[in-house]
Amino acid sequence: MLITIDPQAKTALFEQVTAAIRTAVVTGDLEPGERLPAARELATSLEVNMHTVLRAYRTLRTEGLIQVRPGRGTVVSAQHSRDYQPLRRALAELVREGDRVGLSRDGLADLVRHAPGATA
Amino acid sequence: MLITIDPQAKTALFEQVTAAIRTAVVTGDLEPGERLPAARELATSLEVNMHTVLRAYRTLRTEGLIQVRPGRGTVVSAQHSRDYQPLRRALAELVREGDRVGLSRDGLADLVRHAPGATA
DNA sequence: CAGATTGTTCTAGTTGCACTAGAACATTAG
DNA sequence: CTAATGTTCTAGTGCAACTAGAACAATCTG
Repeated sequence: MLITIDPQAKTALFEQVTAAIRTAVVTGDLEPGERLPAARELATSLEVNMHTVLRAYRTLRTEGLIQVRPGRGTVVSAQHSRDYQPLRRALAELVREGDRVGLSRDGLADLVRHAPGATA
Repeated sequence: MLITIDPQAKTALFEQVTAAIRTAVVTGDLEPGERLPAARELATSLEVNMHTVLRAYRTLRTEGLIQVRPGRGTVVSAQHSRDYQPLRRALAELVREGDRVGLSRDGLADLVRHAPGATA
């Protein structure tokens, strides 16, 4: 798995880690059951504090994307072997439309974050 | 125009204001040429500092959604009388898919924020 | 021109969160 | 038992958001 983060970016470090893994799961780069690097290990390779990685893991666990257990490590949830294809298509479509009308990624993201619906 | 913000929310105040107006423009609740409340005025009604509102206006101006000039006030850009229909459809579709696989709004928003594409 | 309105800019202080750091602990695998 | 891994706790640092007040510039109206 390839994760790169930018310490200079405006987005928080833990959010970058979270987003990278989430994207990998949605795109299928990370398969269900696949094991993620140990927190300390990933932290070292990213030159980041362990707590930052753990926060990312915690966030993803809350979302149900990964399963985390002391001593055993962290793996991609099997229940999430869902079909992400429609989601990916919708995502691509939204990004395309956003570009067309000139909205930035942040603007688009904001639009999604505050969008009405089931999860609200 | 109706804007409400939640001081207790985790999202920044200026971002809430920004998102509310952006959404209003995209949904057509705010029409091109329509005038926004004066910064001081809106700040008072939202019980927020003027600078917070001004930051939201500045952000939206950068996105090209509104036009801002001293003495004249703030209006929705006419150039942005674009067709937002496809964008709205894509947005609704993404939210629907996100709910289906159990992704939160924040998770979805993150996915969009870090999505590849033209604007990158 | 004079005055009112509105956005711009500047300074300054407070608060909360992200991040870092180190350590002790619980759980699991071998 | 030992090693590996996530959990929890304490603590300190830095930065961004927010607030507050004031002076300034541009525009419109009378």
